[in-house]
Amino acid sequence: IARLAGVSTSTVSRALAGNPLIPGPLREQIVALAAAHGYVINQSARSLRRQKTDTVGLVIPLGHEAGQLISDPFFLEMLGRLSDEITLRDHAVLLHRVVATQPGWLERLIGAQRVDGLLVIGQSDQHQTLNAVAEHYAPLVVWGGHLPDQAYCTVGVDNVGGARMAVEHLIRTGRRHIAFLGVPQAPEVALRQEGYRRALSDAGLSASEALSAPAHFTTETAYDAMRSLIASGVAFDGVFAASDVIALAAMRALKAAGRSVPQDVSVVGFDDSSVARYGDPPLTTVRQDLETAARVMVDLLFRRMAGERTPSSTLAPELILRTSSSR
Amino acid sequence: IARLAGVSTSTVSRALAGNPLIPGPLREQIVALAAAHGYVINQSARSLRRQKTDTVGLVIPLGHEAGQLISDPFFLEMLGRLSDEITLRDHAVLLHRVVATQPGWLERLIGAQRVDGLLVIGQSDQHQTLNAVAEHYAPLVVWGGHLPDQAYCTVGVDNVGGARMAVEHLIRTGRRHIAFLGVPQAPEVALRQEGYRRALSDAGLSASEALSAPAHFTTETAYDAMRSLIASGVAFDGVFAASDVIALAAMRALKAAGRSVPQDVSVVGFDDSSVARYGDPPLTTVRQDLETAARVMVDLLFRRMAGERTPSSTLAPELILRTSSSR
DNA sequence: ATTGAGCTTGCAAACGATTGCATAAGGCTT
DNA sequence: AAGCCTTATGCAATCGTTTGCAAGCTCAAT
Repeated sequence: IARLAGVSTSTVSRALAGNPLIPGPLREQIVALAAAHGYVINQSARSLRRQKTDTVGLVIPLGHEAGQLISDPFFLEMLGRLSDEITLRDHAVLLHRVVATQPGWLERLIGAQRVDGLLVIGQSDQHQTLNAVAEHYAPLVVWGGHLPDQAYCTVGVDNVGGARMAVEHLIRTGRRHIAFLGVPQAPEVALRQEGYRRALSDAGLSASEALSAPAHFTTETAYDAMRSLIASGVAFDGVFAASDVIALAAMRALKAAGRSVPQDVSVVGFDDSSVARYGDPPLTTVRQDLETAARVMVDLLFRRMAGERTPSSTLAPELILRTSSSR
Repeated sequence: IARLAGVSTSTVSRALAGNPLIPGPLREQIVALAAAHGYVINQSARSLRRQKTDTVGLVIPLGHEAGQLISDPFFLEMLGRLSDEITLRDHAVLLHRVVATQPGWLERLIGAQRVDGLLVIGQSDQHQTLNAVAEHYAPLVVWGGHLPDQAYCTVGVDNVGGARMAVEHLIRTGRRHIAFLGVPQAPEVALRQEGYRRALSDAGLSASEALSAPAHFTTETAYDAMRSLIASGVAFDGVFAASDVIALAAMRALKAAGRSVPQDVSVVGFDDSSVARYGDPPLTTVRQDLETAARVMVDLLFRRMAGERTPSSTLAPELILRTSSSR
């Protein structure tokens, strides 16, 4: 290697590490020489020796949406903001889309020692797995819902509270028969459904089973779910969807069935992702501040990587009023 | 390590690698033991020894959009499909968002030897850099426009042809004053603008400079660009946007200014990303088949990693007619 | 019984960095 | 001039695998 500088590898290593043991002039000379020869430290060797990879794993578990391509803008924004935060801390990002969820996938990810910490976006249906792993693996932060028996560290918005805000808004504007769109396998969705139920029962309204339709985070299933709900003949004048993508698809289905939004049916989504503003009509939704979320997640992760035991964090949601719901 | 099996590390290594030198029964026994003890091969050491990382780098250069968060659904879909293809081939994905584009970023990425190959999504304004690196680094495939003097391997849609289809469609439906929205720093956009110009001149129409407005791939700049074009007082009855996101923002700006789409102004986008269908009105656009694109890119990359010298590949675009342009 | 072929397995040398320890060189003090 | 402290540098071990080579073993053929 670069011992054309006339010194030993130790000296070069120290110089490139900015070690103050090496006198300034020599250090600069070595750095310049390395740059001139296009020398770059081999990361595999470095990681092996240091037992640190300076890499964070970003995991998107696809347990309950197996085989489906994620096309939710929520993910892109989350991904982008997280990787920005990680890059800012001079770490690399290893992306994992865990599709076929065989048992032991998380353990294998950790065991390979390619990453110093793990960020999991969404619990999917892997709550048990996460709990089990958290027992002996600390540098793990999960985006998702806060569950009563959870042993791992989560960051997430108050899903129950956010859902309540949405549904209470619908009730306040005179809606009485409110449908829910989403699949409760994912804890976040289950919590949103819980908030939906509570808001209804607090208002003395009933949450009929017939008013819940299973819609995944994809346009297609959401559209179909809305359509079959319409076809079922149940009367409703409001829809609370578990995500903006679902809400937008639902609005299309409603329009196709000749119902106008918000006159006939008010629709409220969740996320306030970029598409919400451009809906037809623009979508009333529950905002999750992903900029803050990403910062908090990465911050907690790095503190955990440093050995600290951090608690979970819950962020406050905010209701954004647009025209898909009548005032 | 797992030499509790009573054998040497060599034997264990070979057994786990499925080496036929090790007799079947013993091999299975060792594999079972490793699984039981949760033993996983250390990837750093493995990479160091094999001089292969089984990892592909996914690069998103942000040269001309510095500091902006990418929120274009095009990227998410591309990202998802590429990582699916890569995962399918048992490789990991290292994600790089190259924000501040200091010189030498690509060289450093390659030099660190953390990846066996590189996939670059979009040339941005880094054409020269890519060309220089391609001289001595083969496993590199770039998504983007095909340029005359390029030394690297690209996969991309025929941007000129796609743009022509779009603009010819506008002309065919009676539009005469057609505006272009996009920043030509990115070669893909420049090529689309080129197609736009050619379609106009072929039809005997002029491509006035006043009809081009610089819009980046973000909603905000696109909205502003459209607004200032309207404010400038230039007359136009058609808009060809360099992306769907730009087109959607433009439609919002038009609506805000009291112009109806498609009655007053026809709008055509590019990408056919998921949001195009849900525009108000649904957006006529030029479709890029990202499923095929991703497969081709990854296929070419793996062939290049295997030493083959592959040529670039151009995919055929398709015009998708929706209601944002009159028939 | 000797020999060679074939099979199984272990030794030890890499891979390319980092780092504790030791040593060499220089400068001071006395 | 001798001893000691400080500063600068190199030696060599180490991280956890993979793999060429060689050694040990079994078995059958001569």
